[in-house]
Amino acid sequence: MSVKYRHPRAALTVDCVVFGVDEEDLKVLLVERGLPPFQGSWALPGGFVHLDETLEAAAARELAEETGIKAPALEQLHTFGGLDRDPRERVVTVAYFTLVKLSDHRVRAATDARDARWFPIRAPPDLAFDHAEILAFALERLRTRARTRPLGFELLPPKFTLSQLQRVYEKVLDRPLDRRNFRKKLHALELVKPLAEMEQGVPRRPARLFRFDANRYRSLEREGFELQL
Amino acid sequence: MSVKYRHPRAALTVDCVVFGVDEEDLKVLLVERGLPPFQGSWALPGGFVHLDETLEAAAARELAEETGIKAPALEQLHTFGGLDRDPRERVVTVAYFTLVKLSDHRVRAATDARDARWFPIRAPPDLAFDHAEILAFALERLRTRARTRPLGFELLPPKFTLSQLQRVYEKVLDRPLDRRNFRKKLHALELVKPLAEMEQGVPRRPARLFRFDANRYRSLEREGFELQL
DNA sequence: TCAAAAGTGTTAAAAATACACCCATGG
DNA sequence: CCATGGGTGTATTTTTAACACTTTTGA
Repeated sequence: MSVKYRHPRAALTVDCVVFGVDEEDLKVLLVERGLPPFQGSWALPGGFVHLDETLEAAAARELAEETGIKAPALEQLHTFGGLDRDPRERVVTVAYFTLVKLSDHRVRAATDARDARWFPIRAPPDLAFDHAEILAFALERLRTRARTRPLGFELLPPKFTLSQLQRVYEKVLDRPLDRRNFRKKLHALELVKPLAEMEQGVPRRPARLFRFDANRYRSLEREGFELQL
Repeated sequence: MSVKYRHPRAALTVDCVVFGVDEEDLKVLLVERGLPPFQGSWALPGGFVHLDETLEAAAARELAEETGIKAPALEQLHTFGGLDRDPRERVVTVAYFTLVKLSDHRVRAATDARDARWFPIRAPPDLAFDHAEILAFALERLRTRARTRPLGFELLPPKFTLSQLQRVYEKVLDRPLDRRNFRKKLHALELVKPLAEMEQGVPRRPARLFRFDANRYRSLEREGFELQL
């Protein structure tokens, strides 16, 4: 017995909120739409879910297709099902979000995206559909997540200085942190390990390099730790 | 220009995880399926989303239809989109959850539910589809939520004693709390207000009755408070 | 008078915060 | 020798946790 197509169905899409951090800003990745509706507007990368792929796979595929980014670990954010989100018809979208090293990713637009670019979170362009609402939701979640999981894994190169890590947190939380207390708390978690290596060729005292301890991370994850900054 | 029906589409459903607390236990509301698949199995109340209703409205409608409960404030939990969730075809479900006063709600089964009953969270029956996974997800969220929002609003009558409130938290968090510290923290939030009234006809010293201060709740909500028990 | 839960403060430990000076390097 | 950010510890305050006895009622 099948219930297929007894009624018209909502379309199902996925959208991705991809955050990155560089020296200046917390940024979000957007694409310029090449097709109607909202042709020429900026929007979150995303598209229709295929019948034979999971939601997460769909999000990863669309992100790769439209921006060239192979994202690790997309995390589900929320599902948006307002009646008039899309002027064409009823479309329900499952939003995902992730963090990437901005420097790693030369974005390149493709398929139905005319362009793909990073925008500072402080000054995003007008967005298509209800994507401004989705972005706001994601930003709030990102800030909560900063307390629940380490951010640097995704956002920094394998070897980094504590100041770089602190800057990441300051960009995300949008407030300054005390250097000594930041280090104290970080070391208490034993989440980062000092390397023998130092920074090279900087016009000041070179900083020690650290790396994340992935094992320690996993065991902290199990316990459900909290990093109160 | 329309893209309607160019491709087969996944079906979209909603499912509701409804928690209640009574003197003995934290409980969850389940329905016995009257139709295949999983006919005769217990499952979360839920069903197909109509084209002209929001996801939340669909969840509220299905819950009312199948169990007779008019739930306040359903909160979106997560969207489950595994490929083989439903043996018939691809079905994506948006899960919601809420809390209700168990005593208020005489459940009555209807439409395609053969029966509707409360089950203690410690001993749920085998569940249809991937509903065991959804329930586990909801339970974890409930416990997180206990720290972020007051629970008693939904779970207790308008006038209640502090011991009743403490029992709710103990059931939800599944651990004992210190009575004096519990009261201290609660009063610090100024979330409950003492009434002139006392309990009546109990075979022991009668307890003072309290009520929630809804205004205070709203202002705490804005600030983003945390109730660490 | 007994049983059962209500009510109530203090102390000790832990965690969070505020804060200032010397150091190493490249230019 | 200067400018720049790197590195480090302590004192104070705040928060959390542990803990026991007296009271009121109905039976």
